[in-house]
Amino acid sequence: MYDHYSFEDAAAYQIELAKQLKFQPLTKIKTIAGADISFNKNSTTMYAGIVILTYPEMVLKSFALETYETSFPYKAGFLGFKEVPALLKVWELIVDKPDIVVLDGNGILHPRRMGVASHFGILANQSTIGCAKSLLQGKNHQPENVKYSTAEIKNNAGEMLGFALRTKIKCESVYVSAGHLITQEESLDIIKNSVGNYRIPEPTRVAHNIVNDFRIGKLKAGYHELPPPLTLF
DNA sequence: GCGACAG
DNA sequence: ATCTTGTCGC
Repeated sequence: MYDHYSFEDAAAYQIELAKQLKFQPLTKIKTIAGADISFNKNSTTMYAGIVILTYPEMVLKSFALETYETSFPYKAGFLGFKEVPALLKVWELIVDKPDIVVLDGNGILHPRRMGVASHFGILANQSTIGCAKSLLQGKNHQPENVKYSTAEIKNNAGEMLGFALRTKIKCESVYVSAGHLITQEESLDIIKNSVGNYRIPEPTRVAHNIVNDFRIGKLKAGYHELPPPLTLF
């Protein structure tokens, strides 16, 4: 889909997509998804997966897996061109779309406000949040060493583009930013509510696990629904 | 020119 | 991102 784009074309396209971004409140969230990609080094086959969990319980409800071929290389600032096509393909398999999708990467915390989460959000017309494991842009001021403490991330122009969030004591923060159809504050609140006992919030943590199992053959392509948890009384 | 640089 | 064993700290 983007294999013939030069980085120059890609940057111009990102600037156009960014004009379509909308930031508005999202309410009544009942399901949250995590999306991720896995691949073998030097291979053009991408193993894409999206998991859907209940919110805020974080109980796995369903997931979809699919492969996609792409030769677009990884380059800081252009992650969306490598991952979004594969994610859009697996997105089609999902029967009950989630209220919000969390991507492994940035939203507007990006040089052209078009990180992978914003990119996917625009093309899928879906609310998204970016949650990255390391910083791409901005000054890195780590919040205090207390779970859930935060620090704003601003660029050189002084624009508040996201938050560093301490999800686990003594671990580096994760970096949260709005993707599309969500506000910055709500993005941070939702990610806080999605944290379990690990540094990586449940949506992307579970997504990372299943795409890896998919890549090594332990799981197969398609849409999978899990048996509903039994309830007493 | 130099350094930084999501996954 | 993936490749990899042991190992340091709580």
